[in-house]
Amino acid sequence: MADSYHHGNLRQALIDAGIKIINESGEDSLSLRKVAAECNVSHAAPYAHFNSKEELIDAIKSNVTDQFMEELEAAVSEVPTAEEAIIAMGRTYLTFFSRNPDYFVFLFGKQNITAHLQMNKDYKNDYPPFVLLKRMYKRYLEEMGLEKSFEEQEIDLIKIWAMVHGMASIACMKGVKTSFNWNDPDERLLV
Amino acid sequence: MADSYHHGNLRQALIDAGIKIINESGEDSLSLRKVAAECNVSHAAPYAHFNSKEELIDAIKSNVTDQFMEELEAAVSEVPTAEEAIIAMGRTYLTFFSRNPDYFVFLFGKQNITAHLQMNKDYKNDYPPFVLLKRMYKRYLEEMGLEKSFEEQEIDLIKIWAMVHGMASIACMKGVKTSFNWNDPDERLLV
DNA sequence: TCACTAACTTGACAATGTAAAGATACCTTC
DNA sequence: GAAGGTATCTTTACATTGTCAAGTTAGTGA
Repeated sequence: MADSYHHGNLRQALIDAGIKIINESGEDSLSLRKVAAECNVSHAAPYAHFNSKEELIDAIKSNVTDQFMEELEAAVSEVPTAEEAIIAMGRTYLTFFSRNPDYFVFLFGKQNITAHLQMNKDYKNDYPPFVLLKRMYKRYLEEMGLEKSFEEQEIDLIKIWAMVHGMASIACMKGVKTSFNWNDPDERLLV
Repeated sequence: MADSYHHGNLRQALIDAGIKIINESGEDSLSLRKVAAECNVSHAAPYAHFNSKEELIDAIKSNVTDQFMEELEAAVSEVPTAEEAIIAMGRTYLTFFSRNPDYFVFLFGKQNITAHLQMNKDYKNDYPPFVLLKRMYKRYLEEMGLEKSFEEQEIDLIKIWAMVHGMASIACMKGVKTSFNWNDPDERLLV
Protein backbone atom coordinates (compact mmCIF):
# COMPACT_ATOMS: atom_id res chain seq x y z
CA MET A 1 0.00 0.00 0.00
CA ALA A 2 2.95 2.25 0.69
CA ASP A 3 4.21 2.93 -2.81
CA SER A 4 1.08 1.97 -4.68
CA TYR A 5 -0.77 4.19 -7.08
CA HIS A 6 -3.49 4.69 -4.52
CA HIS A 7 -2.44 6.30 -1.32
CA GLY A 8 -4.75 4.64 1.15
CA ASN A 9 -6.10 7.55 3.13
CA LEU A 10 -4.90 10.62 1.34
CA ARG A 11 -7.67 12.83 2.65
CA GLN A 12 -6.59 12.58 6.27
CA ALA A 13 -2.93 12.66 5.28
CA LEU A 14 -3.51 15.98 3.51
CA ILE A 15 -5.20 17.39 6.59
CA ASP A 16 -2.36 16.26 8.83
CA ALA A 17 0.24 17.65 6.46
CA GLY A 18 -1.66 20.93 6.40
CA ILE A 19 -1.66 21.16 10.18
CA LYS A 20 2.04 20.38 10.23
CA ILE A 21 2.83 23.12 7.75
CA ILE A 22 0.69 25.65 9.63
CA ASN A 23 2.42 24.81 12.88
CA GLU A 24 5.85 25.04 11.33
CA SER A 25 5.57 28.09 9.16
CA GLY A 26 2.13 29.63 9.51
CA GLU A 27 -1.01 29.63 7.42
CA ASP A 28 0.38 32.02 4.85
CA SER A 29 2.90 29.52 3.64
CA LEU A 30 0.35 26.76 3.25
CA SER A 31 -0.14 25.84 -0.37
CA LEU A 32 -1.95 22.95 -1.96
CA ARG A 33 1.17 21.97 -3.82
CA LYS A 34 3.31 21.84 -0.67
CA VAL A 35 0.68 19.79 1.09
CA ALA A 36 0.59 17.41 -1.86
CA ALA A 37 4.37 17.19 -1.96
CA GLU A 38 4.44 16.47 1.77
CA CYS A 39 2.24 13.45 1.03
CA ASN A 40 4.32 12.39 -1.97
CA VAL A 41 1.51 12.78 -4.44
CA SER A 42 1.19 14.96 -7.50
CA HIS A 43 0.16 18.56 -7.09
CA ALA A 44 -3.35 17.99 -8.40
CA ALA A 45 -4.07 14.91 -6.29
CA PRO A 46 -5.85 16.90 -3.55
CA TYR A 47 -8.59 17.71 -6.04
CA ALA A 48 -9.84 14.16 -5.72
CA HIS A 49 -10.78 14.97 -2.11
CA PHE A 50 -11.30 18.73 -1.98
CA ASN A 51 -12.79 20.99 -4.58
CA SER A 52 -10.60 23.93 -3.64
CA LYS A 53 -7.92 25.08 -1.29
CA GLU A 54 -10.64 26.61 0.86
CA GLU A 55 -12.29 23.24 1.32
CA LEU A 56 -9.06 21.74 2.58
CA ILE A 57 -8.63 24.64 4.98
CA ASP A 58 -12.18 24.18 6.24
CA ALA A 59 -11.47 20.51 6.82
CA ILE A 60 -8.35 21.42 8.78
CA LYS A 61 -10.33 23.91 10.80
CA SER A 62 -12.92 21.40 11.76
CA ASN A 63 -10.13 18.99 12.67
CA VAL A 64 -8.55 21.55 14.98
CA THR A 65 -11.93 22.41 16.43
CA ASP A 66 -12.48 18.76 17.28
CA GLN A 67 -9.17 18.78 19.10
CA PHE A 68 -10.26 21.94 20.96
CA MET A 69 -13.60 20.38 21.86
CA GLU A 70 -11.93 17.34 23.36
CA GLU A 71 -10.01 19.53 25.79
CA LEU A 72 -13.09 21.55 26.64
CA GLU A 73 -15.17 18.48 27.33
CA ALA A 74 -12.42 16.92 29.38
CA ALA A 75 -12.16 20.08 31.47
CA VAL A 76 -15.91 20.25 31.98
CA SER A 77 -16.19 16.64 33.04
CA GLU A 78 -13.62 17.08 35.77
CA VAL A 79 -15.66 19.42 37.94
CA PRO A 80 -18.97 18.81 39.72
CA THR A 81 -20.90 22.06 39.34
CA ALA A 82 -21.85 23.99 36.23
CA GLU A 83 -20.36 27.16 37.65
CA GLU A 84 -16.99 25.50 37.96
CA ALA A 85 -17.45 23.99 34.52
CA ILE A 86 -17.89 27.41 32.97
CA ILE A 87 -14.80 28.72 34.71
CA ALA A 88 -12.92 25.62 33.62
CA MET A 89 -14.00 26.27 30.05
CA GLY A 90 -12.64 29.79 30.18
CA ARG A 91 -9.36 28.56 31.56
CA THR A 92 -9.12 25.82 28.94
CA TYR A 93 -9.96 28.29 26.23
CA LEU A 94 -7.09 30.54 27.22
CA THR A 95 -4.72 27.67 27.81
CA PHE A 96 -5.45 26.06 24.47
CA PHE A 97 -4.86 29.20 22.46
CA SER A 98 -1.94 30.56 24.39
CA ARG A 99 -0.31 27.15 23.95
CA ASN A 100 -0.61 27.50 20.17
CA PRO A 101 -1.52 31.03 19.10
CA ASP A 102 -1.34 30.07 15.44
CA TYR A 103 -4.56 28.13 15.88
CA PHE A 104 -6.39 31.22 17.08
CA VAL A 105 -5.45 33.23 14.05
CA PHE A 106 -6.12 30.25 11.85
CA LEU A 107 -9.56 29.51 13.27
CA PHE A 108 -10.90 33.01 13.78
CA GLY A 109 -8.66 35.17 11.63
CA LYS A 110 -10.17 34.97 8.21
CA GLN A 111 -13.71 35.84 7.44
CA ASN A 112 -14.84 32.45 6.19
CA ILE A 113 -15.64 31.21 9.62
CA THR A 114 -17.97 28.27 9.78
CA ALA A 115 -18.43 29.05 13.42
CA HIS A 116 -21.88 30.29 14.19
CA LEU A 117 -22.55 31.76 17.57
CA GLN A 118 -26.27 31.74 17.18
CA MET A 119 -28.35 32.57 20.18
CA ASN A 120 -31.57 30.97 19.04
CA LYS A 121 -33.00 28.20 21.13
CA ASP A 122 -32.30 25.27 18.84
CA TYR A 123 -28.68 24.24 18.75
CA LYS A 124 -28.88 23.37 15.09
CA ASN A 125 -25.85 24.17 12.99
CA ASP A 126 -24.00 25.79 15.83
CA TYR A 127 -20.38 26.20 16.85
CA PRO A 128 -19.65 23.20 19.11
CA PRO A 129 -17.69 25.00 21.83
CA PHE A 130 -20.43 27.57 22.11
CA VAL A 131 -23.08 24.86 22.29
CA LEU A 132 -21.18 23.39 25.21
CA LEU A 133 -21.07 26.76 26.95
CA LYS A 134 -24.79 27.23 26.46
CA ARG A 135 -25.48 23.81 27.92
CA MET A 136 -23.33 24.57 30.96
CA TYR A 137 -24.95 27.94 31.37
CA LYS A 138 -28.43 26.40 31.33
CA ARG A 139 -27.33 23.91 33.94
CA TYR A 140 -25.85 26.74 35.96
CA LEU A 141 -29.20 28.54 36.02
CA GLU A 142 -30.93 25.35 37.13
CA GLU A 143 -28.42 24.56 39.84
CA MET A 144 -28.69 28.08 41.18
CA GLY A 145 -32.44 28.14 40.87
CA LEU A 146 -32.27 31.26 38.72
CA GLU A 147 -34.86 32.36 36.21
CA LYS A 148 -33.81 34.66 33.39
CA SER A 149 -35.42 35.88 30.22
CA PHE A 150 -34.04 34.84 26.88
CA GLU A 151 -32.58 38.30 26.42
CA GLU A 152 -30.87 38.26 29.80
CA GLN A 153 -29.42 34.85 29.04
CA GLU A 154 -28.19 36.09 25.72
CA ILE A 155 -26.40 39.02 27.34
CA ASP A 156 -24.79 36.78 29.93
CA LEU A 157 -23.58 34.38 27.28
CA ILE A 158 -22.20 37.12 25.10
CA LYS A 159 -20.46 38.65 28.09
CA ILE A 160 -18.83 35.40 29.08
CA TRP A 161 -17.83 34.51 25.56
CA ALA A 162 -16.69 38.01 24.65
CA MET A 163 -14.57 38.24 27.78
CA VAL A 164 -12.84 34.93 27.24
CA HIS A 165 -12.56 35.25 23.49
CA GLY A 166 -11.35 38.82 23.81
CA MET A 167 -8.71 37.79 26.30
CA ALA A 168 -7.57 34.99 24.03
CA SER A 169 -7.48 37.46 21.20
CA ILE A 170 -5.24 39.78 23.16
CA ALA A 171 -3.09 36.93 24.36
CA CYS A 172 -2.56 35.72 20.79
CA MET A 173 -1.60 39.10 19.41
CA LYS A 174 2.02 39.45 18.56
CA GLY A 175 4.06 41.71 20.73
CA VAL A 176 1.71 41.67 23.66
CA LYS A 177 3.44 41.76 26.99
CA THR A 178 1.46 41.75 30.21
CA SER A 179 1.98 40.42 33.68
CA PHE A 180 -1.47 38.91 33.46
CA ASN A 181 -1.68 35.18 34.12
CA TRP A 182 -3.56 33.98 31.07
CA ASN A 183 -3.85 30.45 32.36
CA ASP A 184 -5.63 31.51 35.48
CA PRO A 185 -8.06 34.23 34.44
CA ASP A 186 -10.05 36.15 36.95
CA GLU A 187 -12.75 33.86 38.12
CA ARG A 188 -15.51 36.36 38.56
CA LEU A 189 -16.68 35.86 35.01
CA LEU A 190 -20.31 35.47 35.92
CA VAL A 191 -21.83 38.78 36.79
CA MET B 1 0.01 65.92 -14.34
CA ALA B 2 -2.78 63.55 -15.26
CA ASP B 3 -1.16 61.56 -18.05
CA SER B 4 2.43 62.35 -17.25
CA TYR B 5 5.10 59.80 -16.61
CA HIS B 6 5.10 60.70 -12.95
CA HIS B 7 1.88 60.17 -11.13
CA GLY B 8 1.96 62.95 -8.57
CA ASN B 9 1.06 61.19 -5.37
CA LEU B 10 1.05 57.54 -6.23
CA ARG B 11 1.72 56.39 -2.70
CA GLN B 12 -1.56 57.68 -1.30
CA ALA B 13 -3.40 56.67 -4.47
CA LEU B 14 -2.22 53.08 -3.97
CA ILE B 15 -3.43 53.11 -0.39
CA ASP B 16 -6.83 54.48 -1.41
CA ALA B 17 -7.14 51.95 -4.21
CA GLY B 18 -6.25 49.20 -1.75
CA ILE B 19 -8.96 50.30 0.66
CA LYS B 20 -11.43 50.45 -2.20
CA ILE B 21 -10.61 46.91 -3.32
CA ILE B 22 -10.83 45.58 0.24
CA ASN B 23 -14.20 47.20 0.72
CA GLU B 24 -15.50 45.90 -2.56
CA SER B 25 -14.21 42.37 -2.63
CA GLY B 26 -12.31 41.62 0.56
CA GLU B 27 -8.67 41.40 1.48
CA ASP B 28 -8.14 38.08 -0.24
CA SER B 29 -8.67 39.58 -3.65
CA LEU B 30 -6.24 42.40 -3.05
CA SER B 31 -3.20 42.06 -5.28
CA LEU B 32 -0.43 44.50 -5.97
CA ARG B 33 -1.13 44.25 -9.68
CA LYS B 34 -4.79 45.09 -9.27
CA VAL B 35 -3.95 48.04 -7.06
CA ALA B 36 -1.46 49.23 -9.66
CA ALA B 37 -3.98 48.78 -12.46
CA GLU B 38 -6.56 50.74 -10.46
CA CYS B 39 -4.09 53.63 -10.44
CA ASN B 40 -3.26 53.23 -14.13
CA VAL B 41 0.37 52.47 -13.52
CA SER B 42 2.46 49.46 -14.43
CA HIS B 43 2.43 46.39 -12.24
CA ALA B 44 5.83 47.09 -10.71
CA ALA B 45 5.24 50.76 -9.99
CA PRO B 46 4.27 50.16 -6.35
CA TYR B 47 7.81 48.99 -5.67
CA ALA B 48 8.95 52.59 -5.86
CA HIS B 49 6.95 53.26 -2.70
CA PHE B 50 6.67 49.93 -0.91
CA ASN B 51 9.22 47.18 -0.64
CA SER B 52 6.63 44.44 -0.56
CA LYS B 53 2.93 43.74 -0.59
CA GLU B 54 3.06 43.51 3.18
CA GLU B 55 4.36 47.05 3.44
CA LEU B 56 1.44 48.34 1.40
CA ILE B 57 -0.96 46.42 3.61
CA ASP B 58 0.66 47.85 6.73
CA ALA B 59 0.28 51.33 5.29
CA ILE B 60 -3.40 50.66 4.62
CA LYS B 61 -3.81 49.38 8.15
CA SER B 62 -2.33 52.45 9.68
CA ASN B 63 -4.56 54.54 7.42
CA VAL B 64 -7.67 52.73 8.64
CA THR B 65 -6.46 52.96 12.23
CA ASP B 66 -6.15 56.72 11.85
CA GLN B 67 -9.75 56.81 10.68
CA PHE B 68 -10.74 54.71 13.69
CA MET B 69 -8.83 56.97 16.05
CA GLU B 70 -10.60 60.05 14.75
CA GLU B 71 -13.95 58.58 15.67
CA LEU B 72 -12.71 57.47 19.07
CA GLU B 73 -11.29 60.86 19.89
CA ALA B 74 -14.42 62.60 18.69
CA ALA B 75 -16.54 60.37 20.89
CA VAL B 76 -14.33 60.95 23.91
CA SER B 77 -14.33 64.70 23.52
CA GLU B 78 -18.09 64.86 23.57
CA VAL B 79 -18.55 63.78 27.17
CA PRO B 80 -17.40 65.45 30.38
CA THR B 81 -16.30 62.60 32.63
CA ALA B 82 -13.73 59.88 32.04
CA GLU B 83 -16.23 57.21 32.97
CA GLU B 84 -18.55 58.35 30.22
CA ALA B 85 -15.59 58.60 27.89
CA ILE B 86 -14.70 54.97 28.43
CA ILE B 87 -18.27 53.91 27.79
CA ALA B 88 -18.35 56.10 24.69
CA MET B 89 -15.18 54.43 23.47
CA GLY B 90 -16.74 51.01 23.83
CA ARG B 91 -19.80 52.14 21.94
CA THR B 92 -17.72 53.72 19.19
CA TYR B 93 -15.59 50.62 18.96
CA LEU B 94 -18.63 48.45 18.33
CA THR B 95 -20.25 50.96 16.03
CA PHE B 96 -17.17 51.39 13.91
CA PHE B 97 -16.62 47.71 13.35
CA SER B 98 -20.22 46.68 12.95
CA ARG B 99 -20.52 49.43 10.35
CA ASN B 100 -17.72 47.85 8.35
CA PRO B 101 -16.87 44.34 9.55
CA ASP B 102 -14.26 43.93 6.83
CA TYR B 103 -12.04 46.36 8.67
CA PHE B 104 -12.10 44.23 11.79
CA VAL B 105 -10.91 41.15 9.96
CA PHE B 106 -8.44 43.22 8.03
CA LEU B 107 -6.94 44.94 11.08
CA PHE B 108 -6.91 42.08 13.55
CA GLY B 109 -7.29 38.99 11.41
CA LYS B 110 -3.81 38.18 10.26
CA GLN B 111 -0.90 37.65 12.55
CA ASN B 112 1.25 40.49 11.33
CA ILE B 113 -0.40 42.95 13.62
CA THR B 114 1.54 46.10 14.31
CA ALA B 115 -0.81 46.72 17.19
CA HIS B 116 0.89 46.38 20.53
CA LEU B 117 -1.27 46.29 23.59
CA GLN B 118 1.58 46.75 25.99
CA MET B 119 0.76 47.33 29.59
CA ASN B 120 4.03 48.93 30.60
CA LYS B 121 3.96 52.43 31.94
CA ASP B 122 5.54 54.22 29.02
CA TYR B 123 3.27 54.62 26.06
CA LYS B 124 6.10 54.14 23.62
CA ASN B 125 5.36 52.27 20.46
CA ASP B 126 1.84 51.45 21.52
CA TYR B 127 -1.46 50.89 19.75
CA PRO B 128 -3.10 54.34 19.62
CA PRO B 129 -6.66 53.32 20.55
CA PHE B 130 -5.31 51.45 23.53
CA VAL B 131 -3.21 54.41 24.56
CA LEU B 132 -6.36 56.49 24.55
CA LEU B 133 -8.16 53.97 26.72
CA LYS B 134 -5.29 53.91 29.20
CA ARG B 135 -5.35 57.69 29.40
CA MET B 136 -9.09 57.73 30.02
CA TYR B 137 -8.76 54.99 32.59
CA LYS B 138 -6.09 56.92 34.47
CA ARG B 139 -8.31 59.97 34.45
CA TYR B 140 -11.18 57.84 35.65
CA LEU B 141 -9.19 56.71 38.68
CA GLU B 142 -8.28 60.30 39.47
CA GLU B 143 -11.81 61.60 39.10
CA MET B 144 -13.11 58.84 41.34
CA GLY B 145 -10.30 59.24 43.83
CA LEU B 146 -9.37 55.58 43.45
CA GLU B 147 -5.97 54.09 44.10
CA LYS B 148 -5.06 50.82 42.41
CA SER B 149 -1.88 48.82 42.02
CA PHE B 150 -0.32 48.41 38.60
CA GLU B 151 -1.55 44.83 38.47
CA GLU B 152 -5.10 45.80 39.36
CA GLN B 153 -5.05 48.47 36.69
CA GLU B 154 -3.75 45.97 34.20
CA ILE B 155 -6.56 43.56 34.96
CA ASP B 156 -9.16 46.28 34.66
CA LEU B 157 -7.80 47.40 31.33
CA ILE B 158 -7.62 43.90 29.94
CA LYS B 159 -11.16 43.25 31.11
CA ILE B 160 -12.52 46.35 29.45
CA TRP B 161 -10.61 45.82 26.27
CA ALA B 162 -11.29 42.11 26.10
CA MET B 163 -14.99 42.65 26.63
CA VAL B 164 -15.32 45.28 23.93
CA HIS B 165 -12.93 43.62 21.52
CA GLY B 166 -14.55 40.26 22.11
CA MET B 167 -17.97 41.69 21.44
CA ALA B 168 -16.75 43.31 18.26
CA SER B 169 -15.19 40.02 17.30
CA ILE B 170 -18.49 38.23 17.74
CA ALA B 171 -20.38 40.98 15.96
CA CYS B 172 -18.07 40.75 12.97
CA MET B 173 -18.28 37.00 12.63
CA LYS B 174 -20.25 35.80 9.70
CA GLY B 175 -23.56 34.16 10.38
CA VAL B 176 -23.94 35.55 13.86
CA LYS B 177 -27.46 36.39 14.77
CA THR B 178 -28.36 37.81 18.15
CA SER B 179 -30.95 40.17 19.49
CA PHE B 180 -28.14 42.00 21.24
CA ASN B 181 -27.91 45.71 20.52
CA TRP B 182 -24.29 46.05 19.48
CA ASN B 183 -24.45 49.81 19.29
CA ASP B 184 -25.57 50.17 22.86
CA PRO B 185 -23.58 47.66 24.86
CA ASP B 186 -24.20 47.05 28.49
CA GLU B 187 -22.79 50.00 30.31
CA ARG B 188 -21.54 48.27 33.41
CA LEU B 189 -18.16 47.62 31.85
CA LEU B 190 -16.23 48.88 34.81
CA VAL B 191 -16.23 46.35 37.58
C1' DT C 1 23.83 72.64 -19.10
C1' DC C 2 24.88 68.51 -16.91
C1' DA C 3 24.89 64.83 -13.92
C1' DC C 4 22.05 62.69 -10.35
C1' DT C 5 18.25 60.53 -8.59
C1' DA C 6 13.52 59.28 -7.72
C1' DA C 7 9.60 57.52 -10.22
C1' DC C 8 7.98 54.59 -13.52
C1' DT C 9 8.03 50.79 -17.45
C1' DT C 10 9.22 46.48 -19.56
C1' DG C 11 10.41 41.87 -19.38
C1' DA C 12 11.26 37.89 -16.95
C1' DC C 13 10.77 34.09 -13.53
C1' DA C 14 9.08 31.02 -9.95
C1' DA C 15 5.20 29.77 -7.09
C1' DT C 16 0.54 28.97 -6.96
C1' DG C 17 -4.65 27.56 -7.78
C1' DT C 18 -7.16 25.22 -10.90
C1' DA C 19 -9.05 22.91 -15.00
C1' DA C 20 -8.87 19.12 -18.58
C1' DA C 21 -7.51 14.80 -20.18
C1' DG C 22 -5.47 10.58 -19.47
C1' DA C 23 -3.66 6.51 -16.55
C1' DT C 24 -4.24 3.19 -12.85
C1' DA C 25 -6.22 0.28 -9.51
C1' DC C 26 -10.08 -1.19 -7.00
C1' DC C 27 -14.99 -2.91 -6.85
C1' DT C 28 -19.22 -4.60 -8.37
C1' DT C 29 -21.87 -7.50 -11.31
C1' DC C 30 -22.58 -11.03 -14.23
C1' DG D 1 -12.98 -14.87 -13.53
C1' DA D 2 -13.90 -11.32 -17.04
C1' DA D 3 -15.96 -6.80 -17.97
C1' DG D 4 -17.07 -2.49 -17.11
C1' DG D 5 -17.52 1.32 -14.02
C1' DT D 6 -15.67 4.51 -10.81
C1' DA D 7 -12.75 6.68 -7.55
C1' DT D 8 -8.08 7.97 -7.26
C1' DC D 9 -4.04 9.82 -9.00
C1' DT D 10 -0.77 11.87 -12.84
C1' DT D 11 0.43 14.89 -16.53
C1' DT D 12 -0.04 18.91 -18.98
C1' DA D 13 -1.44 23.41 -19.42
C1' DC D 14 -2.78 28.17 -18.25
C1' DA D 15 -3.78 32.50 -15.79
C1' DT D 16 -2.67 35.13 -11.66
C1' DT D 17 0.49 36.75 -8.61
C1' DG D 18 4.84 38.64 -5.97
C1' DT D 19 9.22 40.04 -7.00
C1' DC D 20 13.49 41.19 -9.28
C1' DA D 21 16.58 43.32 -12.86
C1' DA D 22 17.42 46.39 -16.35
C1' DG D 23 16.08 50.16 -18.86
C1' DT D 24 13.45 54.83 -19.44
C1' DT D 25 11.71 59.29 -18.12
C1' DA D 26 11.48 63.48 -15.76
C1' DG D 27 12.34 66.50 -12.26
C1' DT D 28 16.27 68.63 -9.17
C1' DG D 29 20.31 70.66 -7.76
C1' DA D 30 25.14 72.16 -8.94
